[in-house]
Amino acid sequence: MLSVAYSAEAKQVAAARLAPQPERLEELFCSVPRESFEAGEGVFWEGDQADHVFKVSEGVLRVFKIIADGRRVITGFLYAGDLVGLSLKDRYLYSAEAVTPVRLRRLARKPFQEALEKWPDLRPQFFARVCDEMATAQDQMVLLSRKSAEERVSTFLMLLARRLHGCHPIGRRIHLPMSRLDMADYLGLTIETVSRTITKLVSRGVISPEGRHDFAICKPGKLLALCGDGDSYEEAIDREPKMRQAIWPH
Amino acid sequence: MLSVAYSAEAKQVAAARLAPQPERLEELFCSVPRESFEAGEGVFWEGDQADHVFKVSEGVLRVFKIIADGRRVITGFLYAGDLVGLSLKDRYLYSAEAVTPVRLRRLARKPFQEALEKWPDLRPQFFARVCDEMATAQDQMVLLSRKSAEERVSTFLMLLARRLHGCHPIGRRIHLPMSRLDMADYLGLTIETVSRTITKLVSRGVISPEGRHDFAICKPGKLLALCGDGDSYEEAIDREPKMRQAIWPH
DNA sequence: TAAATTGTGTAACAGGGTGTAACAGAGACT
DNA sequence: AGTCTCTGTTACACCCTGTTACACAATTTA
Repeated sequence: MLSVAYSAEAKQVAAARLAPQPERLEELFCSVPRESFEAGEGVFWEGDQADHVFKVSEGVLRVFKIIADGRRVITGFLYAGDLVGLSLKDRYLYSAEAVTPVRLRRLARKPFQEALEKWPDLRPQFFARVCDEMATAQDQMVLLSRKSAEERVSTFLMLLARRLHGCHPIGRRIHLPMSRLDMADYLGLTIETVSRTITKLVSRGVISPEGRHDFAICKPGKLLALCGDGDSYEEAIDREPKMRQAIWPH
Repeated sequence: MLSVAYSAEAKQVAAARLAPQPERLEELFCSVPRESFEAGEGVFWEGDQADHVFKVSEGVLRVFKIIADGRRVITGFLYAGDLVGLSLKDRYLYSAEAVTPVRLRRLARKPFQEALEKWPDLRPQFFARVCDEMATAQDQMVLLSRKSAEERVSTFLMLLARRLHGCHPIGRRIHLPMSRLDMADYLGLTIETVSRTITKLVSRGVISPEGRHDFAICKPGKLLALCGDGDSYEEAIDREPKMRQAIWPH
């Protein structure tokens, strides 16, 4: 069994080396067969030797950390096209599990790094991915640090709406593949609060349920305003005064 | 004035190019003169064109984001030796201000990137820095998402204790250069809660105040336990039951 | 020196979110 | 169809944290 794994890896390295120069980072993963994971199955665990990077080709993944008394924090959900395991030292920083049935391609760290050495054009792409991850993490810190339950849920819905429909003309329908518990652990809330908040949004006519995991966005503008990001200043001042007074650094 | 800036930049580029191969990333900054900032002064702002990377050589910096109604989130404090502005696209993700009087060296993005291209040995160092930043961000997400006020403050104190005294034999004295408001905006709390929590830690004899910005750690073990990280499982089970039941993923 | 300003500590109160529980709905299985 | 299991919803009391208010200390200004 060991030898099989070994030769498979050697083959991967060879394939990555011999392949013509790829234009896009994703192409590195093309030569590798896809693996399948059932919903709930683990892909790797925090603290594992970080031997591989992954590309999700189908389904949704959750990455999370757990502290000793069982509290869980989901640091992100990953969709088709996303790369996993980029920013790490020798051990994974978090665990990864399939939310839905998942298909992904796995590439050993070594050929991945060699490819980056060999083809400089890939490096900016790689760096951009890592930076996106960082930007996302910081937005999440803002959400967890200073947003109310309603703002958190709204932000989450808006995020999915944008992700599913390529940004601009925000998609009117969203699908939530994950459970309420997953949402709660991502948003730093409890399932009950998530549930209550969704109910509130529904009763206000901002969204409308179409089954448990699907919603239609009835009032995208209202939902955007509820996110608390306040892209425009006008948006911010004519909202009802919230629980916290403005604190400007001086 | 423009021409002066121009020639200074050109000089920088030349210096970086001509310098002998540096062994360490920090050495790239040696050729640049140091700039000084007063306490409270801004270094750059979120959304600015990200033209430079910085190395702190003295003092403490805070990096933060602000959402439109004035809520502020401090995403990190940076000390001497830290690099700022590494993980970014073309615009800064956050603002940076001096907490104390600060001296830092500024390097234009272009020569920095060229150095990374030219000397491959620097790339792993650079990547390690970015990954550290990412790891720190994720720990912060855990703190903001699932930790109580007491755990947050304890974690913060422990962080500073480790930072000041190179990790292992945890320093017995810590200095907090930032205001309570800074701490609050970093920990996702209010100044009153920070104040209350510190008072509680003092009254329990875990720490003892030595002026407003200095503390002695009287019971490092206790403080570590209060962090809620539970490095050991034993540590976790014999703590008094906390407000939240264990939630294990299944 | 006194007054104003800034930062911090303390206390009382209130509110948003949580913990617990019971209930409802949607499959899965016999 | 009926039962079981799992997930999600709703209700209510409670509690941690936020809000508000005031007092105090350190520093700056007049």
